[in-house]
Amino acid sequence: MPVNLSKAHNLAWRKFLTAHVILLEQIERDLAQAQLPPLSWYDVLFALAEASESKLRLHELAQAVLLSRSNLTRLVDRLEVAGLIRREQCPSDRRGAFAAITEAGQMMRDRMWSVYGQGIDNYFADYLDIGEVKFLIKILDRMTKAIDEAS
Amino acid sequence: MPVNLSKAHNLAWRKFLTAHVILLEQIERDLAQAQLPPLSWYDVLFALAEASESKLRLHELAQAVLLSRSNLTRLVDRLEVAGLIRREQCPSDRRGAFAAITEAGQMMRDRMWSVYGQGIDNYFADYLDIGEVKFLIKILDRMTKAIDEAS
DNA sequence: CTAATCTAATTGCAACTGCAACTAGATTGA
DNA sequence: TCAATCTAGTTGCAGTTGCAATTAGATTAG
Repeated sequence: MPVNLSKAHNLAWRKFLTAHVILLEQIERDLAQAQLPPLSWYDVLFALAEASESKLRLHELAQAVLLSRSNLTRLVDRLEVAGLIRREQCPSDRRGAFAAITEAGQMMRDRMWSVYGQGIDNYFADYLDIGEVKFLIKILDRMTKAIDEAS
Repeated sequence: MPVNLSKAHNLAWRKFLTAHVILLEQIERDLAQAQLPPLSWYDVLFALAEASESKLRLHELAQAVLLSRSNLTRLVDRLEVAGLIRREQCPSDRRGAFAAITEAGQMMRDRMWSVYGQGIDNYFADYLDIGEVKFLIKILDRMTKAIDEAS
């Protein structure tokens, strides 16, 4: 089966991967330098803070942060040990657990956001005017929707 | 320090991260299903095949695949054990080593490309016309260049 | 010349990941 | 009702990563 990518499409793909690595490494460095935990912690804190009642079932959280369940279990373990979230029993399903963000978690989320948001600005948003942003959203949506629907 | 991202910029950033996860997971699944090694192996094989004389010093290779040195050492170990590349002594610097792609490595690269290239087509390139591709390349370049220059 | 410094690659270790197996509770249908 | 199936979450394990320390060879300045 021959593959008929244009050179330009191919190049765009490689730049997509490269940009992702470069931007994330830079942001992780910024967080580490500010003595803050890694980005994955922020994703959890963000998802929980957004959720109604500031809590989510673990499988919903896994979905929200695009992590496999087993990884989520252990990520949640770490955040719980750090006191940033707490597990709660689900009353209607005795297998189930909620993760709920704590006060300390809220504070950590804010602290991380001041670094992370700054990073998004400096390394990403500053290079895009509003028209470009909308365009980017449109094409990224197309791709993810297509895969979602296929599976 | 307040962060003044527009909602849209913020959304674009999250979609960028999401798209990356979704696309890469799908491609890795496709490779695994075809009994092929992970994408990181392809990156090495690709970089070596492109290089003059089909070989690179390890630090150049690390640079090319955007991997830390220690990780590269072990990635190269695995590929060497699999017979896809081979280490060669550098004559001019006795600390140095080359990684060179083997015949088997060339064949593996081709086999992987038939799956990988297909994936890039199906999940990425098919959703972009040539104008969009050029636009994407332009903005991704802007971002990575900016970080490179800063460091 | 040679001591201090730098660079290439590797190693040890602790943390993190993915996958498959497992436990426990819910759901379904004959 | 109760066995078969499904879903939620966890755990074991092997493989991978990142970081710091290490080894060995190159480079530089006095």
